[in-house]
Amino acid sequence: MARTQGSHSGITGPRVREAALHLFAQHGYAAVSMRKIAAEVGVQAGALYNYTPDKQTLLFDLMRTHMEELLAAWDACSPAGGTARDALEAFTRFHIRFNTRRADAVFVSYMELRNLEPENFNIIEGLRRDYETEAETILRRGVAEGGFAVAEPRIAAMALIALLTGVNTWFRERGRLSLAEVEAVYWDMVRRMVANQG
Amino acid sequence: MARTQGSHSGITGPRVREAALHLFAQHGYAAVSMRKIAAEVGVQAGALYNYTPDKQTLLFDLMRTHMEELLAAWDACSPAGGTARDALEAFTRFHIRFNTRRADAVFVSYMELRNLEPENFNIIEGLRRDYETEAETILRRGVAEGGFAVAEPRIAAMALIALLTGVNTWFRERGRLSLAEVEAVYWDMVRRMVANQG
DNA sequence: GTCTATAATGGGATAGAC
DNA sequence: GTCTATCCCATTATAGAC
Repeated sequence: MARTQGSHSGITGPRVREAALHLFAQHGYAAVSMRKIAAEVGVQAGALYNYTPDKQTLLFDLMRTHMEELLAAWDACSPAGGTARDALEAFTRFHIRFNTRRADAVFVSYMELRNLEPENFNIIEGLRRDYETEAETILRRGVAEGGFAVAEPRIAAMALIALLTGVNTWFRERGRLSLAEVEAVYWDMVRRMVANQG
Repeated sequence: MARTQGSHSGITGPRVREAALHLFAQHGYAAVSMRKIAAEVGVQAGALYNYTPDKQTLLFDLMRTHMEELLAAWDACSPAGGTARDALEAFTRFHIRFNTRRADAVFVSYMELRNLEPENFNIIEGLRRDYETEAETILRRGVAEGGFAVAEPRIAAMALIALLTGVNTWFRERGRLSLAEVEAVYWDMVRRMVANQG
């Protein structure tokens, strides 16, 4: 962990964000001091303030970056044509894949909402709602097309996201099931959950 | 909030636990000081140590009490006879009802796991696994009876619990839907999710 | 059972040398 | 860009009066 003085490596900024994300996920924002982040990076605490104006902004930037990357990745991955059923399968597999690969950021972006100042909270909440609306739109389209039976699309969208995000609480790479197998198990559950023929 | 000196009310203990639970849920364990808990109760910080040996034990007792009450309430509520389908409906409705009425305790018992010392963590994790096993057992019975099609009962149990606990992120009493309506919407989703006819 | 006072430690953030 | 040193304040927990 210890580093020599004045490394001038030019990559301290990313290293600060990585260390903060990992420590916030492990111990919680309030429990992690700037000194501990600095120690993880291998600098003194004062040096961190070259990369963030304060601790709150560091947290907010981590969360905003995560949410924006989530939305951008889904935008790049969502199928252009196809049925709502195709879109829902793509969403299910995308959500599991993206979130299991970024478990720390997912955890922080949910758990530390309460430690955001009101203005920052509203921005993150808006991005979260945008993502929920992506799922809701797919469900509404499926109802319109006739393949889905969903009484409450907004609630079903939040239920779907809660279901899928739950994978993060137990999934481990090198576990019994591969990511592809987990995707298949969950898509099977999701498919039934919204299907017209119950 | 301010109280006169030496109230001797005899109910300070429960008030300390209530205040701690509420503040931990709102701001997080690490962000809440003993002074803030004391101020909420209306005593000085030193007085809290008549009711808990330290802050960690206060957190642990809140979490253990919640988990034990959850298991006891389900034990009292789970149907003795009936099919696995009946049991699953009872579990679904029970979980939503119990957890929405104790949102603070649910939140703390999940979010503050990382702030428990290892020994305390293991105890809470054990209770959580006991609860998951209740759901898993119902699903396995349903498969044996032939009514359910569940490829991975343990994973499906965790998926079910994640789905149902997600209600807490959006449900508000006096919202558009009553608790009974929410239960019905979720039971409809759960029923389809495990049903043999997809 | 609660208060006041305090010990011992650690917190976020800044100043100025290099 | 990083270091050292420091300011000022908050933290948990304890001691002893009442």
